Amino acid sequence: MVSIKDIAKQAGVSISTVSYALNGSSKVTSETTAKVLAIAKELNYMPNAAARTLKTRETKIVGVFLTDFSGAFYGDLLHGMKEILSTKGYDMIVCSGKHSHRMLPERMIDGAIILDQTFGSEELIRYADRGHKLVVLDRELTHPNVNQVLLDNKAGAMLATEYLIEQGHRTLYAVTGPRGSYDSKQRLQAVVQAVDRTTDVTLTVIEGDFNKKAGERAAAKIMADTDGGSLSSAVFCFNDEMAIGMFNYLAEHHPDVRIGEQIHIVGFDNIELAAYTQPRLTTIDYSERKWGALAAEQLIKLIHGEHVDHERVYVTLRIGNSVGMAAADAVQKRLNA
Amino acid sequence: MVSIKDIAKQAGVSISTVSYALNGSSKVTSETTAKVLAIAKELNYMPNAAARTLKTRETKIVGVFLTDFSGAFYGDLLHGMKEILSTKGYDMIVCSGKHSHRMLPERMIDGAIILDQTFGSEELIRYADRGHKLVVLDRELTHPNVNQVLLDNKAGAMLATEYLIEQGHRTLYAVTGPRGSYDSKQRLQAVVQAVDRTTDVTLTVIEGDFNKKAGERAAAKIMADTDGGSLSSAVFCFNDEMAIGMFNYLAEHHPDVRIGEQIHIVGFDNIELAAYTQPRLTTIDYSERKWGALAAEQLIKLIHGEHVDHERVYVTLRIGNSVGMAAADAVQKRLNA
DNA sequence: TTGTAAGCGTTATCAG
DNA sequence: CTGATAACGCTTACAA
Repeated sequence: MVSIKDIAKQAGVSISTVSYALNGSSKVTSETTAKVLAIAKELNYMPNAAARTLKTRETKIVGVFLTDFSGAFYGDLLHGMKEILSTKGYDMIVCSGKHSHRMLPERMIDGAIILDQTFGSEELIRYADRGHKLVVLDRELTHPNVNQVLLDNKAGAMLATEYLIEQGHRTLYAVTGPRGSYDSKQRLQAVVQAVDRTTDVTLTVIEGDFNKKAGERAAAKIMADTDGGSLSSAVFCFNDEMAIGMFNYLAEHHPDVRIGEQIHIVGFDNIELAAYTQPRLTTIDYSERKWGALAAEQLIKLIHGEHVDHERVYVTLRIGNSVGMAAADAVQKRLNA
Repeated sequence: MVSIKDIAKQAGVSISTVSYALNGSSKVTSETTAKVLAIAKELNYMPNAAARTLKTRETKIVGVFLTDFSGAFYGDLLHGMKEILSTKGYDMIVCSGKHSHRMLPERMIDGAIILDQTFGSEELIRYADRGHKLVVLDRELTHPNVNQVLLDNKAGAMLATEYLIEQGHRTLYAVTGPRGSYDSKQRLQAVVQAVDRTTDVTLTVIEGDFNKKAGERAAAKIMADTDGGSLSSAVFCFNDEMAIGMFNYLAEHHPDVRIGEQIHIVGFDNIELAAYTQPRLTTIDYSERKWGALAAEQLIKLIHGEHVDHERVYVTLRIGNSVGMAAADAVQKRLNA
């Protein structure tokens, strides 16, 4: 391996001069710098990250941790992050799996963005206590070294639930995420709150896990409850993936039940697939890209020692065709016409 | 930062004893080891990756480089890799963007899997010459430090083209990937070969770029060519994304043209979305997971200095409903019935 | 079984 | 402006 020592020897200068020259310091004449640079190139010199990091105690890399790489791999989210990070001179690596957590305490990264159930909150607090900078996207965590950039789950769930109620639905189902999910808890809380404001609405909560299969299971249960769809129902799936599972199940096992007529479905996330369902899924939309960009900005500020307040990502209702008016209301409307 | 020095002081032993103890060497009594471990835990000791790497010259991390993070395309691929790597004691990081290339020459990773157009082949060869271990998934590259794990593009394109011809189509279109793409070149070559075997087939090549937009543009061009779909045509899009762009364009601008009747479409990749198109897209299928697993295995062998031969990932034709028989053949069949 | 010491490739502090 | 030199935290001969 060719090191600055080799360059120094070749150039007939000391290693410190080489180091200065390579880092573009003004302490060296432009001639010496030029010579050093030329020799460096000639020798095919490449700096050694480990050595530099050992000395400077920073890597200029931030880590993004995801629960897994499956499904919608958060493309736009990562895009948004990378964009910001690269303008700030940082590189980004994406990691997944409990084993990779070591990157943080072993100081291979200068900070981390967490969207990863496999991190326990106590674990994160330990890291924060050690001085590591974190931005969390999937939980509440109060610590001087941690910043939160969370989805406005409550607003989203409120929008979805109110929309269903406005459309005249009174038999509501909520299909949740996994038990530990912060997002799911928030959403459920808002749903309950919205339902409590209306007297004649009944809400049934079905535990899901954010995967398609859970949507299928929930659909089966609802079909059983509603006499194969002859009693109308309205379902708020806490993410689009489960909503799509529900679509799939219905298409396969109850081809006669029409979504948007006998059963009404709202999702959350507005993933790409949502635009291709038949009928188009009504869902909660937000900009993944902005979310990522915001998280990256906050992390950089934290790393630079600036103070930052927690941030929120706003959401909107994206109306499709998977929700229609409740039967009675539809009749009413026809009569009025 | 607490280092082995601090532990040594606390334990009243030397730093080398600490190092041995931490690494579970049998050169130290179990008592000393126990004491050291206890103190390490008490002091909240964490090894410093940079220091270890500087000394051992390995990081136990491999990098996976992707052109970008868009689409859900690489989920299973990454999964397949991670599975293998973690059983071999390696961590995996996913990188994207020209800037992150430095991870390799600066030795922050022990090897890399490349599926990334932003790497030039000369660049990769330079790295390989320096001794870095690589597995390439998107090009041919012959070098002792490089292994190829490529899709069987020719077989896939052959399957697709032959299928179209078998269905009686004689006016074929091929929508390619970007000019530099190895996969695209391979596929085109096979298409031409298949077409050349049949006398009365006309092939028109439309340059695309693997994105949805290109599919839309190609659809517009084909509609213009075929008098708004009144002349039947069969299209082989070199990936599903473009095929879906084509679906979208037709749905919007030519709702009367029926896919699988007036226009026939085959894709490549069998992405998740392909199962949700109306009608179901006929496409070329392969296991992303196996592809990833294979690539990871090859890389580990390369890192361990074992010899490996290039590998191929096999593909199959996944028949959907986006291709029907050519009009004349369909008439023929009706007559026969 | 444990300690001493060299060295991995940098950066950065001092003198000159 | 340039050169010695001391870290950074760890591994690993070699010595005791």
